[in-house]
Amino acid sequence: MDRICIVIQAKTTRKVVQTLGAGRPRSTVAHQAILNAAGELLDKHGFRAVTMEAIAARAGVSKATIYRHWHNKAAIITERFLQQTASTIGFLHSGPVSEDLRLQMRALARAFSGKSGRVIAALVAEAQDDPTVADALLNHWILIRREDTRRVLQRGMDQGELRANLDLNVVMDALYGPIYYRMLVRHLPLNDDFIDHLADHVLNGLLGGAHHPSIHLMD
Amino acid sequence: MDRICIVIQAKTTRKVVQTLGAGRPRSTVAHQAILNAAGELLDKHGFRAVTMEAIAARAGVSKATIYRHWHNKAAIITERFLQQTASTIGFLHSGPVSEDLRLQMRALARAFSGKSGRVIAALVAEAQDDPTVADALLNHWILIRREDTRRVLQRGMDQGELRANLDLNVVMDALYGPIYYRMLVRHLPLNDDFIDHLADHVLNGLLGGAHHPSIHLMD
Amino acid sequence: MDRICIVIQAKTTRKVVQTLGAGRPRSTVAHQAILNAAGELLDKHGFRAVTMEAIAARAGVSKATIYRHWHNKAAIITERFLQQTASTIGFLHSGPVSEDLRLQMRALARAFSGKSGRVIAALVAEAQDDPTVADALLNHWILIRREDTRRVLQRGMDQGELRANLDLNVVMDALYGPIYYRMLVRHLPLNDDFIDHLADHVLNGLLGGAHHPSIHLMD
Amino acid sequence: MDRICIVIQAKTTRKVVQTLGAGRPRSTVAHQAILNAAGELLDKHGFRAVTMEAIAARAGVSKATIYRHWHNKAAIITERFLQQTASTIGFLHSGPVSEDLRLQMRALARAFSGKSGRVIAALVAEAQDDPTVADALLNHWILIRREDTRRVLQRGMDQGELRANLDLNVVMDALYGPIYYRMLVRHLPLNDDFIDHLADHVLNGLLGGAHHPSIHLMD
DNA sequence: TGCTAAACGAGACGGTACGTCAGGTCTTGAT
DNA sequence: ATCAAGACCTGACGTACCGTCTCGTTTAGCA
Repeated sequence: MDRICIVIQAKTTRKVVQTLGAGRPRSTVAHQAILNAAGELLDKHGFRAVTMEAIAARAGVSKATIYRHWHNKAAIITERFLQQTASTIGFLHSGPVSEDLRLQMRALARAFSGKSGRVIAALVAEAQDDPTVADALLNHWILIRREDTRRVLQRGMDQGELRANLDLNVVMDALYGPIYYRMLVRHLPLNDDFIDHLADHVLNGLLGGAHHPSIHLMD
Repeated sequence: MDRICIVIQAKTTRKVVQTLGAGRPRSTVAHQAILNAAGELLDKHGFRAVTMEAIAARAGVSKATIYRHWHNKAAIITERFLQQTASTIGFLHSGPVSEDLRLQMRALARAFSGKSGRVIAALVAEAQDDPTVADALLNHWILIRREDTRRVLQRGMDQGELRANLDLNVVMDALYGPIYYRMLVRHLPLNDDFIDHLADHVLNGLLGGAHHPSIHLMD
Repeated sequence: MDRICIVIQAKTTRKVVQTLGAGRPRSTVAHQAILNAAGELLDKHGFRAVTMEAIAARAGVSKATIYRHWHNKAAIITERFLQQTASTIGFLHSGPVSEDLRLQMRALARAFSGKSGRVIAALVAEAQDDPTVADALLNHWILIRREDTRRVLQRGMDQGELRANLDLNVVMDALYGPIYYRMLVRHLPLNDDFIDHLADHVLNGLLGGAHHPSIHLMD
Repeated sequence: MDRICIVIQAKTTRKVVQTLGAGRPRSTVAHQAILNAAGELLDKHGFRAVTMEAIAARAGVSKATIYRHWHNKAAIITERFLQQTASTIGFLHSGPVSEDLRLQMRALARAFSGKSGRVIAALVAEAQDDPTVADALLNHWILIRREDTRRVLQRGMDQGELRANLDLNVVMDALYGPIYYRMLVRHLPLNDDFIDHLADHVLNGLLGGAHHPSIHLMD
């Protein structure tokens, strides 16, 4: 008997080898119930409450089933996060680069101000301890967004809207680092006003007329 | 008989109500042994290894003594971090503001690249769950540094080296946010080269000659 | 789907609600290992050494498993005691009642002189603090023995060997109370000689020829 | 300098070396406060609540002071028990021996039915673990009472009211063992009615007319 | 009257054990 | 083969008392 093996989501931390042709199939009901349970627990009671036992109880599922679908608590949260957040923060690719950037940064900040902020914060936190989470976060979130952004920035450089000698990795850190910073440290609110000032300050620079432009203006 | 109660370190998370005039005084030897044990565990084996039991065992101290001095694991790490890191990253206040900033950002990046990076990352992570850690981190680290930085920036504005209409909170986020971002996400190295590019890009702005300066240049 | 719930050992302090049809069954190996570990600790090192941690370590079992099977340290000891002692002290039901009693009292005294004495003493001690132990001891040891004894005594009354107007509860206390007394207070040895004298004195009475038999001889 | 050392209560477990001639004398207030605190805790909350910390707190005394006066928790309870119970249960020495015994047994049973029962039960329990308590209990309570009782019984034998060939140790166990038994096991009430039946049954014997008097009637 | 030495309260100290919780794995019978 | 249920071992949690100790403070008798 031939068996067809379908890899569902190849590069993630999720266990995926779904084999057709023998045995009872994985319950998609259970799968989604677990994601929802984890998400609800995180939203309502914080990361501390997201235990495997609590997820299992709330989802009406056994712990073994959870481990059959993911090997990590963080993998669940990652999947949940990607599922509900990824689509909401794309670029418009329709105006001047500076404007595209500003609007997309606003969208990200809005997402981070809501429940997604809790989730991504929890993921960054967990990544400090757990290399698999760090890996998932990096590959399935950070780097994917950065590719998008890099394309926009490259367009800006090609069209002359941006300086020609920019290090795009640094530019992306300069634009998005402050957003993550406010989300994680919570010293000040993460609102549209902040984004607008941030975009202005970084795009236009901080220097006034009295500085020595020759110093450190990289070639 | 009146008793004099001296609050030693008023605003921290550390339990501090040390009362003079009654009872055996807290052992400073035990206190420091605990801090060292926690620090060593964190440095050598990572945050996962920093358990109360391990700290107690390594410090030659009972768990009850630890809880008598701090109510949190994170409070210990916070104190340890502040004790060994705080002094290493001040400003020189000696040259042009842009240069002062750049050098201090380098010092911070270097600290974050070493063991202090592990610690501050662990603290930021813990702060996502634990409001007391968030509080300690904010009040005893973040805001204190920002006051220093704010003075430097103000000097730059006063002397005309920096634009007059900057929002200093946003400026600080733009300068330091990227450093925390790289430290926490670890997508790219946190070296002097990054700092130099970052300082350049933010100070001079990203825009080239073809942009519309009137738009979004805030008044 | 209906589930059949079988209560295995209904009246003891042991947690017993073993449900068929779901979940991994309790490990009888672990159960017995715990009983043996507790018994060995008690026999070799005394009651002080019988800690939950020591039992768990010696049985190669986690503390949580112990608490899953019993809610009390004393419940473990009770079960162990009943398991190994109960069968050794029955009646012969073969001769005159006075003789049956004497032989069974000897058997009890011998059991109490050995390790069982340590155990039952520990249980009586624990029962002073812990109502659940008191309950288990009363229902699974004391009252069960007393039913046996009551039948023997009743036979003696029916056959005229014993006085007809005895209060059997008091008789049992008069016969067995002194045995428990010596076991617990240990002021004098608990040997066959004591049992023989005790049986003689209680059966024949203490009074000599010079007393006034009318007084206090209850009707 | 000569010091006069007075041993206050020579044979008990209490620490007694009170030295006159230097230093602050022991506080009798603290001493009694500790005894009262221990007694109240035992009476109101059971033996479990009688911790050194609770005694110290309730007595308004430091733990060190307690340990300066006694080295055992049980020593405190013993002293408290002897202080308040010992005097209430003497013999009258005024009537027939059987009557004297019966009345004194009633007095003991009454004491054991009240708070003293809790205390003596706790002491017997503690004695199972702690040899020093066993020793104190035996020497300062059990054996002292037994001396009194032995004199009464000897009078009965001398006067012919009791059989001449009794083993008085066994007689005392037969009379008092059942009382301790009911106090400790609590299977049946410890009231005057029980005492009267007990005295009757033991004094007059259990046997009826149909038994073989030659058997086991010791010479 | 002032000295001295022990007792005092307070409470920190190193320990041991407690009972609970979560993690990740394994074992049932049923689907 | 997967499912729900739930037992299993491991290891850490935070707490409670233990008996000892170190403080600064009485407090009595001797000098």
